[in-house]
Amino acid sequence: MRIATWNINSVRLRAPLLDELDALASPDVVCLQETKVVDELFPHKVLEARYPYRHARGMKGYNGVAILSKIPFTKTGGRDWCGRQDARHATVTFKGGVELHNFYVPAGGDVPDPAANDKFAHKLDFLAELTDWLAAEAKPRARRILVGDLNIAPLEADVWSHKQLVNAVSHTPVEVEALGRMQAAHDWVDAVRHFAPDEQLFSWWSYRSKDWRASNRGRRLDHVWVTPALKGKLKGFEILTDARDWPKASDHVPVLIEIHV
DNA sequence: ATGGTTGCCGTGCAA
Repeated sequence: MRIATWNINSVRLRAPLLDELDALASPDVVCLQETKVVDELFPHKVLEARYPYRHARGMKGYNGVAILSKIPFTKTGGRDWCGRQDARHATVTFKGGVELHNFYVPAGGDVPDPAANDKFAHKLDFLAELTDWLAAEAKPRARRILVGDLNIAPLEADVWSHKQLVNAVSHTPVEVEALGRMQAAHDWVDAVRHFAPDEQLFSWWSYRSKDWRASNRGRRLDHVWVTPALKGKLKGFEILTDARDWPKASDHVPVLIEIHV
């Protein structure tokens, strides 16, 4: 099974790019974030030929997640977090029992101080609530995959400059520690770092750059995690860096893993 | 230290 996660930054605007993604990497499952559309207006028609199975949870203008699949799933769902109905979680279960969770973690604004910045406080609250939930759900033999835009680049090799970003939201110690607790809550394996533990890897480059490739000030914000029961089934990963140059590109690029399930 | 761009909508806000 080939699974892609991609912050598409408006699924209506960029639905045609899903054809590019299919031609280049032929994922069986695509998990999207920032779809920015209510479920009634989700572009099912243009996607149904390629992805017959779809599960979307969206809202108007902001956030929104979706799972597109060539492989049938039996169960669909998604929770609300921090008492908000803001469409940051979608989940499906495939025949055979593998559970897939797609998250869009709050970005957290600009100021990394929860007392001064409500959006940063929300991000930390979201991670803490998610951590508690994962710990409660954890089972030793569970076959689960967690993907999404987690909006945190935890390792030094996940950012273009650890020194210059250590106080920037997405790479601060308080966020990295929170993500570490979340990962420990279900003993998650970082599927990309499983194959490339030290290599500098990015999945996002800001729009606010004249030449993203030349400056290469990227961050790895998009992640794929699997439970220990699936660790031995991982076959490889791919980051579609060239997608950052597609016409009308998203600021994130697709991250893929291949897993034998 | 500042400002740089994009998408949602039709204004600022979130990223």
